[in-house]
Amino acid sequence: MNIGEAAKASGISAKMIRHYEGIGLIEESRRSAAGYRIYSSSDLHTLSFIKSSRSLGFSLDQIKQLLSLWQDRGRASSDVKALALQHIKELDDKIAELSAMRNLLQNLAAECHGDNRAECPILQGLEQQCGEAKAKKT
Amino acid sequence: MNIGEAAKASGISAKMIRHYEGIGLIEESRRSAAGYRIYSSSDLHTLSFIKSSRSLGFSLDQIKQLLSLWQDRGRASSDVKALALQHIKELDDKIAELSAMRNLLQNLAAECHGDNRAECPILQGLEQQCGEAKAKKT
DNA sequence: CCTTGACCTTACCATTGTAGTAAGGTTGAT
DNA sequence: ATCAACCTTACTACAATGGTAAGGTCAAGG
Repeated sequence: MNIGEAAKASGISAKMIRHYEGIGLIEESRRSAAGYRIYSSSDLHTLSFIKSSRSLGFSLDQIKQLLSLWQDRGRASSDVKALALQHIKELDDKIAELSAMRNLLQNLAAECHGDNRAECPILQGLEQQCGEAKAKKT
Repeated sequence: MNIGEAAKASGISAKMIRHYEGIGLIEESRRSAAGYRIYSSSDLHTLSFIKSSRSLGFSLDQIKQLLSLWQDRGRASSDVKALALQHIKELDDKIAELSAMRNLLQNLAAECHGDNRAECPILQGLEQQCGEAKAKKT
């Protein structure tokens, strides 16, 4: 299976498959005589795992850890769960941050007539100290 | 006022102030004889506006538009409101996307014992087609 | 006058994940 | 032989921010 087929089957672009190989997320694949990458169904399985993990928002770094747990038959599920819970917390934090922005902005927007006049509570809000929606860094 | 003071007063790092100048978000500032950037209180006002806008999650591109509306005394508040509503929608979309991830992941995590055993519903979930949490691009 | 420390300058590189491009080699079919 | 569709590597870019390096400037104190 060439990289194009593997891309189509896994949902990860050929571009990205090469990139993942380059950064060491996946092993270097076998090559044909001409230098084409060749993928087995086991490789495809790994790519799909990565695809699913990305869909849940895990970073490539986290996926690297997930992959090694996945391939370690002696793993403890607690290690996997810890990773998952950490990511859930990241998601929650991000959601909270975005929600705070959204609510502040919607409050401003609700007061804005949205007509031809120049007077605009949104701009007035930005002009003042609406820096309360500060993003906290993890 | 030198860039360091302007940075402290506005909450935007000196680094970023220079960058904003470089990309044309703000005008080039006056310079002292030695080449130091000099900021007026009006410049500071602009920087604070930018800071507030960033805190609400607007992109630099959107902020460029907001700035020009802000400085245009003949603006229509409807233009500002349109920008705001568009951003609210972006935030809502992102929040929905992250929430979907979070919920899927939490469902998996809830089924995981998190003990010494290798069996792990989280990994099993990733192994299968949990690609339903696909991120939609705007 | 000279040093020291705190500030400023420009010009790079890194990050994260993905996409695009260019310039070229391979394969399979006509 | 040629053509399209594939593959290869190696750059470049994005968005927003942080870091580093190598050097100029300024004010205070000796």
